[in-house]
Amino acid sequence: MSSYIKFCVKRARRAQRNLRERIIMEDVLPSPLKLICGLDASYKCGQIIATAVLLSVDSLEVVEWANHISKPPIPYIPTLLAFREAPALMAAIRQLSKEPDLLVVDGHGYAHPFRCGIASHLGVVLNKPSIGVAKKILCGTPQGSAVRKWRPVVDKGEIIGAEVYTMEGEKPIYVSTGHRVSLPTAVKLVLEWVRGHRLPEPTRLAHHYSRVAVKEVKCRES
DNA sequence: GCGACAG
DNA sequence: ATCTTGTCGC
Repeated sequence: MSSYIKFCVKRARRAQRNLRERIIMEDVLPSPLKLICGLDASYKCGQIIATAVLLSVDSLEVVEWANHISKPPIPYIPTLLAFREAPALMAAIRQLSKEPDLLVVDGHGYAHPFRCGIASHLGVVLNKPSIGVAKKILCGTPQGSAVRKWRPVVDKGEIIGAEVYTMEGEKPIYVSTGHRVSLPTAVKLVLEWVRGHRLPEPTRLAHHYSRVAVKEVKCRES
């Protein structure tokens, strides 16, 4: 009853090509930003726990959060993460009582082999400014040495994202445009949202609440 | 053909 | 991402 049509990689690729054409790489976002939304997902017993956390930009404090538990529609396939997690994340966002100005997604945006990672996917589908924050590179190579805590990641001669050193003594993170946010702005904002941890607050807190929710989930037999 | 591969 | 005990380090 959960899925009415079989997942088709070719169709998914076609969808990614279409979404990719709609990505806006320039800054088209509210100023000032008031509410931002951190997004992350965890898994337990074959279920996905999608978490959306609303933060006030001024204080970086949690305004509210929501979880949505469901069965993942497809297995994890590198480069097709959005088709596994985006539906659940959108359901979690819908449960929020206020609308965020911008999404901070756990995963890449433009820094994707086909330039359409989950952050861009969500941003375009929801027509919402978005930024991708990943812990590992999916494609591309960091170039040069870091200036002001970051250096570009280049793929096929194109700057697709940034390697960002958010904390001394810790591994860098990877930031890219999702939708309606330029790369320099994305990096600037992410650095503003770091509070003593490797991950910026929206992503870190989304991961935290998702982990809390995971512990509540009880596995069943059969 | 082979290896790599966000979460 | 998850499965997993103790363990090394800030």
